[in-house]
Amino acid sequence: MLMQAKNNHMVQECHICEPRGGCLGLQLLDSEEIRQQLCNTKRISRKGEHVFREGEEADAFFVVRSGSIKSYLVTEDGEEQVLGFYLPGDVFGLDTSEEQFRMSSAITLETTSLCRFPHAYLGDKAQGSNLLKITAEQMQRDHNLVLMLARKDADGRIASFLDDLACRYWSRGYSASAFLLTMSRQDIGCYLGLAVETVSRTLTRFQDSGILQVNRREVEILDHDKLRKIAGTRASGSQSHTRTVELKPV
Amino acid sequence: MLMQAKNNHMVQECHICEPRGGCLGLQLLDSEEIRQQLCNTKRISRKGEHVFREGEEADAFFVVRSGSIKSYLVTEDGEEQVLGFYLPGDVFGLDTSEEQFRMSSAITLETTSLCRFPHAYLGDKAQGSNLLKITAEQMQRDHNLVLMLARKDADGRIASFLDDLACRYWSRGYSASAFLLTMSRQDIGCYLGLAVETVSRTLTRFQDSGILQVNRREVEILDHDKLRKIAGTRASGSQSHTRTVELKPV
DNA sequence: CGATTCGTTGACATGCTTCAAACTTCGTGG
DNA sequence: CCACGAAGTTTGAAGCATGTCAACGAATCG
Repeated sequence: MLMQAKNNHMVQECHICEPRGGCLGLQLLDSEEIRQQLCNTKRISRKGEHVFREGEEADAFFVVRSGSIKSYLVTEDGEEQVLGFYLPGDVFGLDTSEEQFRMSSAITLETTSLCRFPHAYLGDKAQGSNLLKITAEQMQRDHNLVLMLARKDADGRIASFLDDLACRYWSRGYSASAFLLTMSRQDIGCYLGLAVETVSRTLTRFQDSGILQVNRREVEILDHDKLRKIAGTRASGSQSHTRTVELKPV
Repeated sequence: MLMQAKNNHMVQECHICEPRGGCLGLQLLDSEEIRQQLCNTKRISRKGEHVFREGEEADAFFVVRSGSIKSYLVTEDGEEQVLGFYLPGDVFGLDTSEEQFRMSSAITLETTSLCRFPHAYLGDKAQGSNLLKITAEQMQRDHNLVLMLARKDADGRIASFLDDLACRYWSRGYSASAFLLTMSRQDIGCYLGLAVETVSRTLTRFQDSGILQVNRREVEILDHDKLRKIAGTRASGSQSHTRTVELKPV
């Protein structure tokens, strides 16, 4: 809250985008004047508040400064499918329909601070390759999720999930071996296509194997190598139902 | 536009992009000269040829004129995961990494004719919203796939898959009730996260139920309503493991 | 301090994978 | 043109991973 005293130039104070090659605000927004606009549209939300909902008009995307976000959509049956979790430094809200409507909903998992990038303020060059690069991250994430859901068993999914979280925390300067799960078991299950009970059981089993220590939402990874090994393993023991790729000469 | 007069070029002969509001070449490419380039880079490939491979440099994206394409990636285990199938009128090849490398491979499922859009030839406005709109389609597809994999059982996945194909053929002027599966059972399994045997069995069962008629790769849908009903059904009978969404007041 | 949500654990049911084998189609070379 | 093998498809039997149901304990909240 003390930071707000100097918020006339808050953009410079934020280092969350450093792994992206510097503040996105400076990269994407046109003028100094507009960059200050960015500061003014910074949002702080408490746990459980929606940033946007599926179907709403999309006039901006966001960067997580602190906290975490759950992205999800609702099926015809009125149930939710979690599409991903966003940690500090992540960009979200770029998945919109052709008509600029939200294709998913986003909700805070804890007290969360966001940077808001209104489409209207984006500079010309922002419309181009820079933005496409960010959508590339989203597509990469989607591919990974598809891969997990289609090819991995419960153990592999949970292990991949934890490994992914660890890597992302690590890349942002946090500990890769000990962190907090900001989402519920339910959320994890909805994300990985598993029942809550399976999530719980798998975590317990991992703990019994000495791979990690888990207490409610606190996780400490003890054997990252083993975790990675499980994460990389495909669904079945022997040859899977899927095709082993033959590399044809070009 | 004045291109209607110039009949000697391929661009105006192609009507595949009509549901998209007219030829993408006319929409995205800068000058008449470049549009002719587009014609020159039209490709025809026989079955089983790669359009591009994961990791290659990406300098263009494509539109399917005729034929069909399978998009896939290879896991650490050296096996493939199918990400989608592209039919005439579909755009593919937009999913590239930040550094403009291919995030997936694309291979023809039959003799296929493509329209090639080199990034270098794209006009300024093409870099902006137009292109983002097309990536939106891709994200929508990814979301649907995630939904299928995480929430639907074998019946639901196969039914959704067939319904999706039918709709896409329909929207392009082909029959929605009778069409050819250009991909193998293996491909379908790799796409839906199912074993080949499950795909085969499910199709047979659907046939026995009078929902459709299937003979090798020829499919005729007899009861589209029932198919849709199965497609929309979630994995389990009673309440699923996933959360039923409660609509909080905004 | 109840009420509610969340997390854990056990017993059981089942849908899908796996394994095995036969059949069909297709391509290729004799 | 036929013979032959490779690949694709179908069907059956059996095992197992995961979902389902149920109950309990722990944490959170008003």
